[in-house]
Amino acid sequence: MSAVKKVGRKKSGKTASIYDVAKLSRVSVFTVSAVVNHKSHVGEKLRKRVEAAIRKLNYRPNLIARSLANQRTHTIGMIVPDIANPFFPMVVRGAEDAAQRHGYNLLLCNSDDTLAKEEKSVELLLSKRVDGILLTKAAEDFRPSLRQMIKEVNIPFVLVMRTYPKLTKDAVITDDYQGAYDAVCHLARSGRRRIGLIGGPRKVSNAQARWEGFRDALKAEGLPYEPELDIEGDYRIESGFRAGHALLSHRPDGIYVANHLMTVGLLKAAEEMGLRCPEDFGLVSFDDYPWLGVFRPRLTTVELPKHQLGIEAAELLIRRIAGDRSKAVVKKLQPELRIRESCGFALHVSRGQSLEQEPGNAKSALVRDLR
Amino acid sequence: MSAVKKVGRKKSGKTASIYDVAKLSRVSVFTVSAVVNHKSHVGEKLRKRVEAAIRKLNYRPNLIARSLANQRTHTIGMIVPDIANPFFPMVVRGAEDAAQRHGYNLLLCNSDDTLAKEEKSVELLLSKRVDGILLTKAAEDFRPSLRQMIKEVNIPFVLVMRTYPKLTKDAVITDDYQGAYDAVCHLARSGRRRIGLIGGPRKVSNAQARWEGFRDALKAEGLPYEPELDIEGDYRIESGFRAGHALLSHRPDGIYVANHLMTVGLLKAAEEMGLRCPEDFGLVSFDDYPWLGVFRPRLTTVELPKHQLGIEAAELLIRRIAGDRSKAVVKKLQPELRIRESCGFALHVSRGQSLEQEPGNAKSALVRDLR
DNA sequence: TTGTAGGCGTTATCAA
DNA sequence: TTGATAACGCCTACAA
Repeated sequence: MSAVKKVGRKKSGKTASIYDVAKLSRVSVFTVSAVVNHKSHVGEKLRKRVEAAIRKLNYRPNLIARSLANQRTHTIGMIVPDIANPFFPMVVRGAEDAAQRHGYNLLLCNSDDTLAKEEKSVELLLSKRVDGILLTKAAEDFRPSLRQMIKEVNIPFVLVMRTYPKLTKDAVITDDYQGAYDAVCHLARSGRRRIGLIGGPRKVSNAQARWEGFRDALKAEGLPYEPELDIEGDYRIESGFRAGHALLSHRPDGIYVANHLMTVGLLKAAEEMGLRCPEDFGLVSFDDYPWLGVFRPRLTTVELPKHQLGIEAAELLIRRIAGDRSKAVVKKLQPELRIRESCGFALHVSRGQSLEQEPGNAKSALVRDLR
Repeated sequence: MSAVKKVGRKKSGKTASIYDVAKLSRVSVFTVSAVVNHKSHVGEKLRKRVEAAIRKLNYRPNLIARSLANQRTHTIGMIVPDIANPFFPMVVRGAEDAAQRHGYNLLLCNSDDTLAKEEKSVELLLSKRVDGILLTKAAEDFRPSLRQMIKEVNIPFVLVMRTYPKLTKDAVITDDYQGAYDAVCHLARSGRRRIGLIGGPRKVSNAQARWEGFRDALKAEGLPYEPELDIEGDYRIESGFRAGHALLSHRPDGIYVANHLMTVGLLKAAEEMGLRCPEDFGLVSFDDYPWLGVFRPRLTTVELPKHQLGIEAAELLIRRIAGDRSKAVVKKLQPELRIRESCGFALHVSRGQSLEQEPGNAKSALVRDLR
């Protein structure tokens, strides 16, 4: 009878187990378990005794053992392209906040937008039996055997920022089409006529959506689409820098950049070429950060609700984990155009008539994002 | 005999276990285990059979079960104040890179520099039996029972950015004293005479070190220490903003700010007061970011090797986990002064004689930090 | 209400 | 080399 042996084992230097507590309080492990988990009514007397023993032994349930028994780890995996890309920290933070609130932890992985790393991470997370996965999918498809594994383990995925219907329809994204559309329209309203784009990798859904928003806005504003002003980047600084050189050589008077990192690259290129913003070209970019309000050029941006994005994604995932089998949803959060100076709007209206600028709440906007 | 029952169970919808593989390949679980872990020599024949079964069943070892048996999770916990503070993503990235390389995963927690959240996270991480913890300690001490638990479970901690000898002497930090010293000296060399400080919470080691560097530099440069120019913040934007208002009202001509977020707050305050940098006050701050090179004022900063910090911390931790019992070490990484324009150095020398500016590698510095 | 005896999926110890 | 079986620490029917 193994139980006897177990009860009899020395608690030596190891941390206390449920058996030690049971022994010390002269009850069965069941009773201890019941007390710990507030289940099944345990008599006043025994409960007190057990609680005392727990305190005395400084007992903490071993969650690994519990996970094995329960088939639940209360851990969720999160795979992002790169936590060092300033877009993601706030998303991760949102996810962690929500996870924490619901008693979950976050296992974080970086994929560098690379299929190889992504697949490795997914495999590991599955092997570690996370209860669900938050994923910002890289461009390429999973290999079949991984697809198979994912099917088998049958844990929920929720996509973040980018859709990928082949895996799941559950996703929390931003309305990228609208954001890009607004950005480009604003550039047009600021008097820009030859508007260029530095976009993300066309293969990922949000880059595609931003590109479509760009083109449709051009059309709506009656502006020409010039292929040489349409450049595809990869959301990183370097690509923005190269794209900037290529694009600026054609002297557009307006540029929409699909994320912050590429904007940094573009500005560096502009500087090297002696071009100034907003005097020589208007600029609107995606992603807003608290510090953009204090540096020049003051960037006009399309802010995406990063924190909220993480929260909603995690909460949806947790609902799925809890067994919610309702129809898959794509939750689309609305972006917000933050007009500052890089678009040259002020320049434009002052040449024209009225002057409407920086809508209110400078300080609150500054503080909003970082507690 | 339970084994018989187990072997006999239907593999139904569940994912394949080692028993299923054993059964399918007509060997014992031991043999399967040996094959999976490349241990103990398994005969060619059996190995082939087992491998075939593994492939056929798409078998992946359950790492939870393995962890329970091995008493090792290959997971490390990392607690940072706030991943949304732009300082930490690169540190976390470094840690994740190193962890990944050594077969570890990262469980990420945010403490908001709050003892309550920090303690909760530590407890949870211990219960989840992480193999070690990377910690940027909040100011206050752990409560005794937690101290006790930490002692008992006996897992290694490595401190990141801040020392806290009561817990462990193992730490990977930056030479904050030197960084602050260099910053202030540079301000002085740029002709600033009344230099103020916006520092971090004096109770954490790095804020203290930066403060000492500040004071010693003042002394070395023969500059007066004016108490009203010495303000303590908490590393967040808001505190920099408030400190900025307070500080600037005394019209210092130079300011050293102990981190980037507070610098953002300060600049906002300066703007509200109509003060300009570097014309009205010189500025040097900590933390450098790729985008600081393209916005104005171009910030002169003291860059800390964030990525390296994460790598070294994780590697030290992993060495400890592996059983390295050598003497505790405090690894101190060297900061690097990056001279740009906010200190007014160019202003100063051009009023004077020569002109030595932005030391080389503009582009490489830009790209260095983000791949 | 409380106790007993598997079972969760591995690894590891002994025999064979 | 292989196999049987006891841990690992917890949960939970089923019994008492």
